Amino acid sequence: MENTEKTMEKIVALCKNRGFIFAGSDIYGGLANTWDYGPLGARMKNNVKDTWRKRFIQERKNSYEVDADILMHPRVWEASGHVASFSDPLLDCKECKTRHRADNLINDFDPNAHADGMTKAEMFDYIKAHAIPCPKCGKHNFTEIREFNLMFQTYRGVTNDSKSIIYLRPENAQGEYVNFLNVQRTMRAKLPFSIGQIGKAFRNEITPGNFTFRTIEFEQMEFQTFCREGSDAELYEYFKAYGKKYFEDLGLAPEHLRFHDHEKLAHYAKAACDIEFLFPFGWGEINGTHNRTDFDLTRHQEYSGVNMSYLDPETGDRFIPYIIESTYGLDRTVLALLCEAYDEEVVDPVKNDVRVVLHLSPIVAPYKCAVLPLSKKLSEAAMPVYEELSKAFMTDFDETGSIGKRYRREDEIGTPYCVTYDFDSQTDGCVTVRERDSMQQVRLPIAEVKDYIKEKIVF
RNA sequence: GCGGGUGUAGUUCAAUGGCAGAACACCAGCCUUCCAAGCUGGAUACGUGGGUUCGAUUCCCAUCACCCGCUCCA
Repeated sequence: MENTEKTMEKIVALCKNRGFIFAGSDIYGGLANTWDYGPLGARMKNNVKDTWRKRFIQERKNSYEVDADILMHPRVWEASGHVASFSDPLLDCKECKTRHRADNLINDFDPNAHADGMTKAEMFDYIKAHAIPCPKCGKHNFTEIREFNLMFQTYRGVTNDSKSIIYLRPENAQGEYVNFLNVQRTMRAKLPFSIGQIGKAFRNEITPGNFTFRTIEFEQMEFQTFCREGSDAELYEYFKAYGKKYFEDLGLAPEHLRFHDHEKLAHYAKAACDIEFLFPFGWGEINGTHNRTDFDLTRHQEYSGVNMSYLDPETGDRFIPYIIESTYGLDRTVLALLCEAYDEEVVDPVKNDVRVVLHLSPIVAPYKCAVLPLSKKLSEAAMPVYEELSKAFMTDFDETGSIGKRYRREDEIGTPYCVTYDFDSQTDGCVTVRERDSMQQVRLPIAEVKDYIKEKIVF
């Protein structure tokens, strides 16, 4: 009997074999925690982006999309707090080889020591002077403290002097914040309004992998809502629910989704909640909603010298808006959809015949349909059907192997409909449309197939 | 980044200090004509770089990647 358990190993193998996701820089042996999307993965990713744009920009009044640069003025990251707090002082125990954060060691040893205010050297001296033991093995034999900055750095210009350091953005939100005034003015926007953005961010993390779940370069779909203090709590709850509904509409099962409130908050946040999905490796964050208060705009006002306040035209008062941030991990959403959809069906227990099916929603499936001539002799006659359908949506064409084998191939990549052109098609002008999940077939006039499938891909 | 393990076709696995083999998958042809595995043929691999050796996929070193554990993930 085959083991039909859903594992990351199988999903990674399918992604690699069928052109969804490849190892980054594959021919050079790969580069850790980088992944390249193949033809089907890129299609899927774009489909997810399209649905997000529809839900968050198109269907929402007072929502505006921007496309800010990845490279931003270094002062942005000082204002945001990332330069100061986006790095950890780490040291290793030479005895038991475990790694610890120096500030945590000190704070656990003496909560009144205020390790947060210490320099690297001061922390090292403090640990040495008090002979703080390793929490794991109890011995005192540490390496030096090393600073691990999570922001990627590069240099502007040709010289590598420290004055020209610029960072690859570790989050996209600042691109929306620095454009708050531009968008407000040009769109004549009134509070509350939102700025959304889809784009890449970079974090130089030591990662444990889990495929594309945690990577050093990743794409996020972000939504920042600017509002008056006092309406922030309601909007925070609203966007948590709105986000969960979005994931359900994409095809993630409600029982595989849950909210997870943060107890430990980031330097900017008043409240934070994740939406988590049950991956084969456990629950993992796919969305984060944060109440960032007026922290960011206040800081930008302070660092840039530009007045970031909003003049309420009705009341006439001026204030710095609160921000509710809701961030959707694009790569994680695609991974969640793949994990949710992956299935192995035992077609015939006697023959050990197992069918691998991706039960993807037609909305996110890379191909909406595949045109399959029943025999190679029909390829030429079936080609116009392919040409017509591919004007409306992504369509595959496969003439190789038996018809059953081709159905299996399409099942494996999540194609919801197979259009089979047979010997009767030439005379009756009809084709057989086979549905992936049910394996049911209907016979339709060729001219009606396009609308039949189009109806199923409305989001 | 630390400790341990593993690297041979797309995948799963063999063998070998002296021409690297199979199954599945893939491609072509035949057969078939609506749900994989029939026949014939074909392409494709020793992660990378050094070293030892007459000769290295095999032994040694380094490096890269993957897996497990730790750490990290404001």
